[in-house]
Amino acid sequence: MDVSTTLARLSLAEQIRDRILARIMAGDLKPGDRLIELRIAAEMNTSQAPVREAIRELEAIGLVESHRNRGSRVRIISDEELRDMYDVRAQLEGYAAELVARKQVPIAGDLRACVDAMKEAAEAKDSASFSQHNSTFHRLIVEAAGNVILLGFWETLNVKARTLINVSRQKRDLGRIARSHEAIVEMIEAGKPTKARKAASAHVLENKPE
Amino acid sequence: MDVSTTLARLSLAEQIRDRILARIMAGDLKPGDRLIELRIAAEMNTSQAPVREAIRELEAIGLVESHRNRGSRVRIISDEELRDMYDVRAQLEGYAAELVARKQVPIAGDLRACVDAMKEAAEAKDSASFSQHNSTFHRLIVEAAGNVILLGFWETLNVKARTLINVSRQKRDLGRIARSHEAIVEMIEAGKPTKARKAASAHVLENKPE
DNA sequence: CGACCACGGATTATCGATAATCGCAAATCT
DNA sequence: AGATTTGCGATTATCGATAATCCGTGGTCG
Repeated sequence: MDVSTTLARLSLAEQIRDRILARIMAGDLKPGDRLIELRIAAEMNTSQAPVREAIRELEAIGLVESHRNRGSRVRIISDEELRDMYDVRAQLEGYAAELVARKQVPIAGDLRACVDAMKEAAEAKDSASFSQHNSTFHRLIVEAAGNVILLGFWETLNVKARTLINVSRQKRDLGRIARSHEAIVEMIEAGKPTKARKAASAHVLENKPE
Repeated sequence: MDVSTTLARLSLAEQIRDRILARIMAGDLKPGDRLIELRIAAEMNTSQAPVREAIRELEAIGLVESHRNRGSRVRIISDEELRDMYDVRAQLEGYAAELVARKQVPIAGDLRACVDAMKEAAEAKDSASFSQHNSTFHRLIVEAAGNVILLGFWETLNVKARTLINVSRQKRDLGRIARSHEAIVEMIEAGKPTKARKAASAHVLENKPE
């Protein structure tokens, strides 16, 4: 049995969703572009139904907007909305860090490993690896907080952010960013909820645009 | 032109979604019950497609869970998850109140009107009216915060909560609850962000189950 | 007796076709 | 001309039918 069979195969609709997502990330589909169901179906050699479903999923996470009987298009995310995302993320991650510090969840080791990997990636200028570990770091905290609702919201924001990041990517000092995670780890390890919250929240806001 | 034409008619899928939602609220559909697409389609004299879409929407807000090729059922929301919802809501509303107080958004008058209406409803033991005004109160704050992402998340939680509330409704002193909103208004009016946050957050947690 | 496998019923996933709706533009009215 | 109506092309929304998948059942084999 080959790997592709072992791994949970995605439904057609999910595959299509990911392909559209990839196109948005690649800048192939720009904000404002229309998503025409039958056209996409033809391009992907399928029928309208799964395409429709894929588009609805993208709509649910806010990357696409549709108007009744008038089709869908890639949402234009305003600068304001992008900033709002950072603000809310700062709240969510701040809360997560607070919980983790309060409950003394033992994840400091894993977090430090992430930070180290980020530092390495920064030196090697491997931005893919960097953002991978960066994302893992934050996910670890939010998962460790043990609140499924929180995790769900955070993931929604994360997908959106990851998708949009290529659009508005800025040149940054990766090494500095890597180090800016350390304060969070320290406060979590020290079991200081309020300070952990502030550190995590501030960290997110550091990267807020504008 | 009659009213039903003037009002934005809902698509079939949306109508079906609302009907299923209503059934869940009414306790007609209980957590764990299967949602069989073709059966529902037959009951509602439509085809499978819009039913499927409706179910997917309910899945997106977390009221329904589906497994690939194995159908959907009304999600069983554990007590833990319900508590998680309150915790996150406390964070979101706390943040909203903080923003409103900081930005000195002039909504104290509207808020007081809501509180008064709640008090009246409490005296009249009109719980429908009470929860209507209660919901409006909270919505006013979250809207006034001016963060669309925050509002979106809050609304998701609100729909879920409203749907579930009938399942686990408790007898409460409506008059006391009405008055417990006053501290929030005062702190907002006084322009004290930190205290407004705490008041709003604590208010939500007061109703947290268990 | 327990592991295995083919078959059937139930249901979902997908398809191809049709109906309904929208925006636009030409045609018509005033 | 300006406003209103009608018709058209494009696209979405819905339908009915088919294909694919899952689960349990009963039979088979070791």
